[in-house]
Amino acid sequence: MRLTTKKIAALLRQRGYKLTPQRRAILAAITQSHGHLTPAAIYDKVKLEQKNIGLVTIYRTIELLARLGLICEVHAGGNCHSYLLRRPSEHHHHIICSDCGMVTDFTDCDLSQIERKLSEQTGFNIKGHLLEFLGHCQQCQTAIP
Amino acid sequence: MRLTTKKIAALLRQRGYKLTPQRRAILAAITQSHGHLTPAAIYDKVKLEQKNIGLVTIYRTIELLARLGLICEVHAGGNCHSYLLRRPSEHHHHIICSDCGMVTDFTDCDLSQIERKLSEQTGFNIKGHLLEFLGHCQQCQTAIP
DNA sequence: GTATAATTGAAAAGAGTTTTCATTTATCTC
DNA sequence: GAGATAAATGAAAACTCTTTTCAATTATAC
Repeated sequence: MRLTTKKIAALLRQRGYKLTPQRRAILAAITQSHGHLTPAAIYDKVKLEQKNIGLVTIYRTIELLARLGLICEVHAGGNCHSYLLRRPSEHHHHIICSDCGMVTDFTDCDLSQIERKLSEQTGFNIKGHLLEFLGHCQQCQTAIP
Repeated sequence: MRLTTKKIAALLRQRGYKLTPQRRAILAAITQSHGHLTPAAIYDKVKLEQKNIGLVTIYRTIELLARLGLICEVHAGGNCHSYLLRRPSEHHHHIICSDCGMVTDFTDCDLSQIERKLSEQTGFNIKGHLLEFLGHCQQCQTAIP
């Protein structure tokens, strides 16, 4: 089940947050996107509808959505922080296309086994992990540049 | 084989880079560290010896060392870029202690299998990956806070 | 020792993000 | 619907982190 704008909007209201046109527009931009978006990219998209929106509002909304667990942060390398709509389950990872930015999820991996093994070997109490694959998606591989 | 200051220094010279006292101090700071260091942390450490060193030099030296493949970037989350001495092999990953910043390596994982599987499933031509575990190291688990 | 090109530090510039504050506005209550 | 109220907004400034510029310095080769 992929989260829709409607469901997120309902959740916001339910938690006592106001559903402003700005937030609607930001949500729409994120849900309609097939890839990950930097704050600046969200800003550009949203500005088409909400001409007077400030970049600050983007940051504040991102912060809110992340706090509510509705979006994920993606580390595409370098300084870039991008954001995605939250995917189905808690434990999932991303494959990011370096060309078009498309993000595909995967959940069925043996990471928990690796985690257990590492925990035994190192004595670490492992709390979380960050796993991302980078490459070129099928479309970008066949595309003529 | 862990890279030592001496070996790195030799490599720099060999490649035509000058071995300045500033670079020596930065190298010493990184090699002596058991954890990862942000540019600011390196700056603070190095300043004890080289009082007049500029933060710029830290950034430039980090850039150089990273370009030569002598240090690794660690993504500890958020905006923090930290750097480590390069570890043994090309393919390795990090376990980072959220408390003390200690970084342990591991190389024996099944990621290549996952990669192959994902490649088949998604059509992605996977070029690289980012895998880091976060947790509490044995020492910090037993330490009285 | 001298020449030379690389390296340095200071200052300024530049990104990206956060804070502050007066104004506006979505929602609740009547 | 209209009014009350607390949350949300936009503009500007502030702030952090990083990079660029440039004149002065310095490690290295000869």
